[in-house]
Amino acid sequence: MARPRMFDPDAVLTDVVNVFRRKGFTACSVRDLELASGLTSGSLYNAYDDKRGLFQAASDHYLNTVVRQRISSFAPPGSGIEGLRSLFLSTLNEPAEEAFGCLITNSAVEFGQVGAPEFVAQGLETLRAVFMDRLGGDDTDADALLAFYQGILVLVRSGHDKSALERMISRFFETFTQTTEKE
Amino acid sequence: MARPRMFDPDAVLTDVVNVFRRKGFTACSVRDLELASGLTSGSLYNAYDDKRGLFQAASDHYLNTVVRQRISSFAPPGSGIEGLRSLFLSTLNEPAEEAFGCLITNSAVEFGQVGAPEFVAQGLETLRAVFMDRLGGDDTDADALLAFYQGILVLVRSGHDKSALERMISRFFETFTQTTEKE
DNA sequence: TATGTTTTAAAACAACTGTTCTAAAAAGGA
DNA sequence: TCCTTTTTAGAACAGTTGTTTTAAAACATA
Repeated sequence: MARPRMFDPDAVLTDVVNVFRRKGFTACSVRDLELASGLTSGSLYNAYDDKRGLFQAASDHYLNTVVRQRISSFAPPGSGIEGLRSLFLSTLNEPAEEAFGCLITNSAVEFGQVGAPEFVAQGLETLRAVFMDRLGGDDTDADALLAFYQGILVLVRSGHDKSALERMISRFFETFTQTTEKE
Repeated sequence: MARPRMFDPDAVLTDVVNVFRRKGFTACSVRDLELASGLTSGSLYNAYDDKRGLFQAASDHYLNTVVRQRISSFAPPGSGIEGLRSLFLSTLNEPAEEAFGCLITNSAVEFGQVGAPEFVAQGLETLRAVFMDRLGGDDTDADALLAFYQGILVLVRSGHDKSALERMISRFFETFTQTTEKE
C-alpha cells in the first residue's frame, strides 16, 4: 500500500520507556523523546498521536515486557513464597548510578488518582493478583505485600543502600516463611 | 528600616506545599504558585529567589510542621509499637477526592537519586530513626517498616481503597505485636 | 514504470515556562 | 515630613513546551 515504518516499534518503546522512568512523564520533553528514540517528532506524532499516546504505548509495552516478564521469570505460577522472594530481590537490579524505579510506582505517584492512566491501576492489580496467588493468602495479605513492594521501589528510586534493602527483603521472607510454616 | 512583608510566610508555605504535593515540583507552574499563595511572582521571587528556593522553603516547612508534628502527635517517644500503629493509620486522613500523598514520598520518586533536594534524605532518615526507636529493633527492621510506610503512601496517593488499607495496617500491627510478644 | 499512500524531516506555531525588570506603593527612622 | 529601603504589582523577556504544517522521500501495489 504505502511506505512502511522505518523504525522498530519495540526498540523505540524500550528506549522511550526508560526516559519516562528516569524523568517522569511531565518532565520528559518531546525533544527528549526524539533524542532517545532517534526519531523526529513528525514520526512520533504520526505513530502515536501525541505525547500522552506515546506514553500509553510505552507503558503498555512496559507492563507486557518488563513487569509480566519479570513475574513469569522470577515468580511463575506455583513458585510460591520463594518465587515472591526472588521477585522482590530482582527489583534491586538497577543501574547503580541512577535507579529508574518502576514506571507503575513512579506514575502512581506522579499522576495521583485523578488524571492517572489506566495502566497504573492495571499494573497494581496485576501485582496484587500475583501476590495473592503465590501467597495463598487473602486480599488483606496481598495488599500488605503490595504496599511493601511499592515501598521498596520508592527506596530503590531514591538511592537507598542496596545491600541494606537486600538484607531487609531476605529477613522479611525468612520470618515470613517461619510464621506461615508454624501453623 | 523599610517596608515589611504583607503576607504571612507560614500561611503561604502551607498553601504552596499543598500544590506541590498535588501536582509535583515540575508540573507545578509559578502561576499555580501565585494563585495558591495569593501573591504575585514578584513577591515570591523576592522572598525565595526562585522556584527551587520556594520549594525548599515549602518542603522544610512540611517536614517541620506536618511530618514531625504528626510523629509527636501519633507516635511520641515512648509510645512504642502502638504509637507506630496510630502513625501508620494517620496517613489515611486525606481528602477523599484527591489524595495529596506525602511530599517526601512524592519527591523521592519525582527526583530520583540525582537531583533530589536534601530534605528527601532528611525526611526518610527522620522516619527511619523514629521507627527504629519506637520499635526497639535494628536497622533492618527499621528499613522494612520504612518501606512499608512509603508503600502505603504510594497506594494512598493512587487512590487505593481506604478501608482495605485500614484493615491491612491493623492486621499487620496485630500479628506484629503477637510475634514480638512471644519471645 | 507509474500510482497512491504513508512516513519522514524540518520548519513554524502559539502557548506557556521560569525569571527579570520597572516603577509605584508602603512603611520605619531621622 | 523627608529619606531610605523593601515589597509589591504587573509588564516584559527569552527560551521551551507540545503540536501542526509543509513538502519531499520511500515504498507496495498495479
